[in-house]
Amino acid sequence: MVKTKIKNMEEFAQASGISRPTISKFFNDPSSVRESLKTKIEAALEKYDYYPNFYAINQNRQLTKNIGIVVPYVSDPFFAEIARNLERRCIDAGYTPFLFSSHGEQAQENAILDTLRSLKPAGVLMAPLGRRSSDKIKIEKFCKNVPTILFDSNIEGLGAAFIGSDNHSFISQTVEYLNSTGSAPSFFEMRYPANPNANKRREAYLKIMNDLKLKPQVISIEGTGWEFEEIGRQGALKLLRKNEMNSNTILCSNDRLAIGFLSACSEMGVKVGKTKSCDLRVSGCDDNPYSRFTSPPLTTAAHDYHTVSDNAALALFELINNGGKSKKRPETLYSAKLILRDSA
Amino acid sequence: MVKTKIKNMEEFAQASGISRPTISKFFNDPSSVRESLKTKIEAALEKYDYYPNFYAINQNRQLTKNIGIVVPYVSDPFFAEIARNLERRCIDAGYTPFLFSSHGEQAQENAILDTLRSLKPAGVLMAPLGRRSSDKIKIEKFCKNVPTILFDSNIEGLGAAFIGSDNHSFISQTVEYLNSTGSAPSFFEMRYPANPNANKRREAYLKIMNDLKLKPQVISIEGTGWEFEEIGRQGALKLLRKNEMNSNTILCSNDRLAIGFLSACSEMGVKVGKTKSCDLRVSGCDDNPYSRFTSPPLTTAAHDYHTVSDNAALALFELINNGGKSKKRPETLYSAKLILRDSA
DNA sequence: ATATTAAATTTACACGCGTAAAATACTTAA
DNA sequence: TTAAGTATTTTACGCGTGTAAATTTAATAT
Repeated sequence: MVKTKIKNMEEFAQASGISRPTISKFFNDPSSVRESLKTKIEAALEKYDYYPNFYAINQNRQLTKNIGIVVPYVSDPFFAEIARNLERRCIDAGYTPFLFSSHGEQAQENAILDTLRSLKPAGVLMAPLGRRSSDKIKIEKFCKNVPTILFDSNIEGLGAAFIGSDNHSFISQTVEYLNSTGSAPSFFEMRYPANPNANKRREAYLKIMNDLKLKPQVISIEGTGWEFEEIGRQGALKLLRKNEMNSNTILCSNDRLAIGFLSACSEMGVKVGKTKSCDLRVSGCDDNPYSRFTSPPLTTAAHDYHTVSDNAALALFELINNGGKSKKRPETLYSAKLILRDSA
Repeated sequence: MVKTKIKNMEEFAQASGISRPTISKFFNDPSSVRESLKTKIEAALEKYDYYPNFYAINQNRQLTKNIGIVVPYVSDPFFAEIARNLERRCIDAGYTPFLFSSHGEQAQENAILDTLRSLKPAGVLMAPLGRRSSDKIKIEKFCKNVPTILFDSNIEGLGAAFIGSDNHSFISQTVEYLNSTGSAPSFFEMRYPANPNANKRREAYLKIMNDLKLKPQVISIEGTGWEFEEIGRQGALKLLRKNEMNSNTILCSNDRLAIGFLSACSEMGVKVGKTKSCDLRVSGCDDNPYSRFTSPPLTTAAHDYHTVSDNAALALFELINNGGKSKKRPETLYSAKLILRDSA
């Protein structure tokens, strides 16, 4: 059956024998029209080929049904998974998510903010790159105009709320576990990390080690960009060759570095695990989707992806329902769940 | 410095002392106005706080500068990486990419098509789920209205072009290599694969084995959804326990299954590699970003991510420049590059 | 300096829908 | 049946920009 092509809502209204304002109301909220008309409109939609014009709709709506999602790097499995979860929540709540990746670049993040501002979204869920302070001004200004919830990486005072993970708990649980089952870990990180959580994790490591009256060792490796596995691998190769570790236990700042570390160990014939015959214990942070498939499977501190996604989305929906205004700026931090696998 | 807030282009035109149509022309293409005015406008943009309204702009443009990118599942590292590359190309070419993930669901893919139709993009780059034939009708209709290039997974006759990989070359190169360096492989796949390329790969495997006058063995494992690693791991565990393989060499339909397979081997104490002391050789398909970090690193047939992305994007740009019309429907298939690592 | 050409301005309309106000039709309950 | 209340229709305007046509201004060539 070839459906009759319909140009606009006016034509569709005439074809279906219903007034245009009612059709408009229907598209805004199908339950806002009488049941009899609803079925009539739905029947007409089956019959005719009409798609409302996205631009015309949103130009005049005081509040669009679009939600912006911004992640620093879409190819990072952690952010891909978070983005996937957030999109689901938005869709299920009747919003249309628009996913943007900053590609690890400040300029791109700024461009996205401009695009988003222009998109007049009902709200935005944003994981900022959060490196330079000059960006803070841009984001600050953006948050004043658009209801925004920050997640993953906090920027003091910006947005209506922050949902993230308690980096301290990630590190403390892991260090305590490692220390009680063997030697305390050295901390393996990028010297210039792409993600600001890395700094909090280092600080947490130093604090815990100090609390436990243990001597910390921070191993900072070179490398920039978002290819963390390769950076971790190169760093680990160097480290293993020089043999400069104070400990036979390594805590990596994140799982992607750990995956690279494990790869280097495998290459160098270093046996990783917690049994006696092993040379090294390696653990990570994040519970990256790939961490359970490494060899040996990676012991790590897990984000609760679902809880973080759910609550970030819910916080945004609430913010939207309150007209984008909020008194407080709650910061919700979720604790890690230690996932014991075979690597440590 | 607090910039003066500007409501619309009219106000901005007055504030900067330039006529509105010229401002409009500038935003459309900055190089289309005289240098002196260009600098004047740019100076005004610095001074005043004006952002063109996305909806008003696109409502009247005959051709928007938006490009839709649709992938089946954004958390799949292959698609995440392809999406990242495609976004880059679009941005560099002056377009605004809008990335959508079908979340592995046909209903979602259909919803995206509706959203996209409504977004009136200049063009769309789409990797379809491509399972059911009923969807074909929806996509077919969409392609008639929107300039669309298909990639990764072909649907006969749809879209203005198809850019993908030559599944046959992926399999043939690998089988020939494996056969010449050891025993010919058994083929490890999902019984009901989420991605249609899997079927082509099985067919290619059967053909090559036949050509080489070898006895094929297809091992089809259960499991649905997009958690391929876990499906591969479970399937491999069963397989290894039953010990039903005809060969000590395994060719996995894709790297994600292979990663799961390697994980199972590690768990079962099966030593994977090509040296004499190893029990099994395992190889994959795709060169997933994680494949070089497995233990042992995975031998696989690689997509050329950059070439595929570049050419899909270029094909779309050309299509757009030709007014969305094309005579032929070229199908470009790129051959695999065999990546020899330690797993096989 | 004048003619020619290119660019900018003025004016005006269009795009497709949201939305408000007033008038009308329908539904529901007494 | 009637009145009250609710939903729908009619009418009309506004949103912020693209874009076309005619006119004016500026740049370039002669």
